[in-house]
Amino acid sequence: MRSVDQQGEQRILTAAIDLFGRQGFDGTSVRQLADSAAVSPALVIHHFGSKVGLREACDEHVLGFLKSERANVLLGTVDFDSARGYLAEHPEVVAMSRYLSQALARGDLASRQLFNRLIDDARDNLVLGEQRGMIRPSADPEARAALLVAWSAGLRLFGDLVAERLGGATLLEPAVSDRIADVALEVYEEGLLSADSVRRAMRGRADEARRSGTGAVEVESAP
Amino acid sequence: MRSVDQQGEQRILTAAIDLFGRQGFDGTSVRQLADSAAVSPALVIHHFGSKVGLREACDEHVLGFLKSERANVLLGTVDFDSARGYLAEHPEVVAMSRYLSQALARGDLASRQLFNRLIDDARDNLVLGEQRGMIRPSADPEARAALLVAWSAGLRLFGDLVAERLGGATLLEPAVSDRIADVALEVYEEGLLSADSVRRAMRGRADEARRSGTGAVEVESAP
DNA sequence: GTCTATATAATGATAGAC
DNA sequence: GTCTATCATTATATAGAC
Repeated sequence: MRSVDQQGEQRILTAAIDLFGRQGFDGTSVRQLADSAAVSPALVIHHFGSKVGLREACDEHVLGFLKSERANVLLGTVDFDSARGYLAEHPEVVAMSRYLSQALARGDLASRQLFNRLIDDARDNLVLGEQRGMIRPSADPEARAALLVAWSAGLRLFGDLVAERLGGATLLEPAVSDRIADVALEVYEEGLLSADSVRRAMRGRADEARRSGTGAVEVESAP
Repeated sequence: MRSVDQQGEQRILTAAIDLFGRQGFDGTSVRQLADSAAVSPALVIHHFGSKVGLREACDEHVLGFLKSERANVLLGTVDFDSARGYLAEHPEVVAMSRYLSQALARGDLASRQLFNRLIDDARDNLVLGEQRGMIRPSADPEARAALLVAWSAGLRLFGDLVAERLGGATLLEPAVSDRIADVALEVYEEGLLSADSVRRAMRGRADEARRSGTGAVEVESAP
C-alpha cells in the first residue's frame, strides 16, 4: 500500500532532520521544509501540529536510533574504518549526526536529556573498559565521562571546520579521518604533556595551587 | 565628554555580545537588543547598518580581544585557578567566551576564519611547548592542533551542560572546574587507554586495518 | 545621537475544499 | 492525506523630526 515510496509524513521528517541539522531550527522555515519534502507548508503543520512539534518528532527519531545497536557509529568511535563503511551505506545517519550536534548546542530541555544520556553511556562504556583492562582508571569517572562527551560533541559539531583545515570537506573522508584518528590516538595512548611537564604540574598542583598561575602549564586547547 | 558612561553604540555592542552568545543570532531580535541596551531599535540599525552588520562588529570586537595579551584566559588553559580570578573581575570576558562558542557553531565565513585563527594559535603554542619539552611531539602537529581546538570548543560550548551534570551551574565554579581540570589532566598526562589496550590497538592498526572493527578499541566519546 | 512612526517582507499557523 | 488561499504576528529596516 504505502511501503514502496516514502509518504509525506516520513519525507517531512527526513527533510527536517537534514535541514535542522545543517541550518539549525531557527534558521529553517516551514516553507523551506515543505519545499525540501515536496509537500505544502500546511501538510507539515497538519502532521506535526507545529514547527516545535516537528522538532520533537525529530528528537524522538534520533533518540530512538541512539538506542539501537549501531548507535556507536553515531556516538563516536576510535574505529573510523568500520564506521566509514556503515555511514557510506546509510547516509541518513550522517544527517542524524549533524542533527544531534545541533540539538546539543541548543541547550534546551531535550538537549539536556540527550547530553545526560550520552554521558551515561560513556561512563558505562568507560567503566566496562576499565574492567577489561583497556581503559585507565579515573579518580572521577563521572567527570571524565562528561569531559569526553563534551570533547566528542565538539569534534562532531566542528567536524566540517576541522576537515576544511586539513584540506577535506568532511570528517568522514579517509584523508581527514585518518589524520584525526591518528592524533587522537596519540593523545589517548600517551597523553599530551611530556613526562617533565607532568612532574612539574604535579608539584604545582600539590604545593602551589593558590599561586596565581605563573609557571603553570598553559596551552590553548586545554579545557 | 563621553567617557563617563557608555554611549549607545558601545552599550548596544555589549548587549549584542551578551545576547547573541546566550541565545544565538537568530534567537535574538533587534527589539530585544535595543531593550537590553536601553535604546530604540532604530538606533541599532543607525549605528551598525543592519543586524548582520552588528554581528560583524561583534566578531571584530571578540577577535580583537583574542589578539590581546589575556586571550589565553578566553582560549582555554589548564590553569583554572588563575583564570577564575581574572574572569571574576572581568565579567564581559565570560560573555565573549559564550559569544565565541556561538560564533564557531554558526559555521559561516566569519566562524571559519575564527576557527582557523584558533588552530594557528594552538599549533604555535603546541610547537613552542614541544621545544620547551613540555608537550609531547606529534607526528601531525596541524591535525593535533585542529583536534584540540575542536575539543576545547566543545567543552566551552557544552560547559553549562557539563556543569549541570556535575551538580553546578557553570564551568567556572570551582566545584566544577576542579573536577574537570583533574580529569583533563589525567588524560593529558597519562592518556586514556591502558598500556595493554595501546599494544593491542597498535597491532590492530598496523596489521588488520581492514577488518571491520571487531576487537578494536571502541568507546563512546572517542572521536 | 537619538527618537517615534511606519513600510515591507517573512514567519508560523488556520480554514476549508478535494 | 494533501492542497490553495489567507490570517495574524513578528521581523528587519526606513523616513524624517528633534
